[in-house]
Amino acid sequence: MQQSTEEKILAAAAKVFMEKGMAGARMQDIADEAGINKALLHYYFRSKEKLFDEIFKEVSGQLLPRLNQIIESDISLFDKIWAFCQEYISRMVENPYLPLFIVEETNKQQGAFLERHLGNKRLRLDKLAQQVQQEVARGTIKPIHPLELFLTIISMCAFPFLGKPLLQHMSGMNDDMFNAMMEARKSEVPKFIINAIKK
Amino acid sequence: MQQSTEEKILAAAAKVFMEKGMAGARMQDIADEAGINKALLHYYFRSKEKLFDEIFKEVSGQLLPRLNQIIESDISLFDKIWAFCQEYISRMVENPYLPLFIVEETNKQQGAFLERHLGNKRLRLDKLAQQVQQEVARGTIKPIHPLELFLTIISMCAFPFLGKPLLQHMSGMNDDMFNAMMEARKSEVPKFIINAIKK
DNA sequence: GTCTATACATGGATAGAC
DNA sequence: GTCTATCCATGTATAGAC
Repeated sequence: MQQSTEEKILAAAAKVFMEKGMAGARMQDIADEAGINKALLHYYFRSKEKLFDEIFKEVSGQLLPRLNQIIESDISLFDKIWAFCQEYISRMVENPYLPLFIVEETNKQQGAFLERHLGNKRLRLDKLAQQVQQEVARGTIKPIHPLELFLTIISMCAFPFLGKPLLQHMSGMNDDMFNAMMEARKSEVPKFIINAIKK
Repeated sequence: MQQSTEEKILAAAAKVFMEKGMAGARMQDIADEAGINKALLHYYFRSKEKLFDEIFKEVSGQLLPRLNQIIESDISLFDKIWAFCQEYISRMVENPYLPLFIVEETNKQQGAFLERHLGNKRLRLDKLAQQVQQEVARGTIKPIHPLELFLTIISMCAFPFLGKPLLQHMSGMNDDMFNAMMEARKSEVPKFIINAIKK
């Protein structure tokens, strides 16, 4: 193991917060998961909110850089769409709670929450936007607003994880079938999008 | 007003549960919103869980029939995609909390929750699937699994509401701009999808 | 640092008067 | 039906021994 108490707490908190959300998570759950008691949680992190902030910062801080790296790279627009879908879906398959966690907390937390956590760490779409405009001017793709394209890409990649229970209920697919579908979507989604925008 | 106490409670509960979710909602919040006290909530509905179930049943029971009506209608596949996006996005603009509410609770509630509430009320995709296969056979659209097509449609319609806070943070758009974008997406989404699948 | 015990507040639920 | 008062369990947080 060789894991410090602080690390154990952070790992346990990440698991519990991601499964149950800030409102549904109990400090007792986290203590149990970490194999310690509640008092020790407050010793390391003063309050539930502080602990939650730590987890949210860590989680969002891991995801965004990887996506930025792709979005800002020098590859062609189509390759970029392809790489983004691959990377995004792969991350979510590894951690299926992530999309709901991010979506739920960004919607529920109050006021300046996003500013506090992501203030400097927003996705940098400038380069992507530039490429889109270039390709439009060159006549290789139909006119489209870069932000709309980005929204569509992320919608197709992320939503299936959010709608998974409903989808499974509707179609009777089990977890293996779902994962197989998402594996296929790593290439189906970019193909679909490129078909939609190319001239 | 002319609203019975039970109706006031249901309206208040719907508002509070949709904003805060089952875990985050407080009976006190609902009582305040309804202008009554907690005891009366328990008089009408025995427990928080029963009240929640009532709301979830009502909400999901209103949405699905409207969507089924479109999905099972006799119009052409392309018209159907068009009508579905129009109707779905319109519903969500009216009630922006709905997507998160459904997604959150279907993910968080335990075990047979979906069976209990939607057991008989699932979306009926048979007709849509038939049409897709016909068009594929006819050579008018590229081969695509009907369920995948449906998943893509609903992803593009629903996700923007879920990712709204992140999107606004990233792009600096305000609520009016967001609503204008969704208004435009009522036609942009079906156009995009049809472009992607048509031969 | 880690534990047990406990304080203090909140939330769901009930009792009983009106 | 509707209210006030209250019970009881749970949840966050702290005190203090080791």
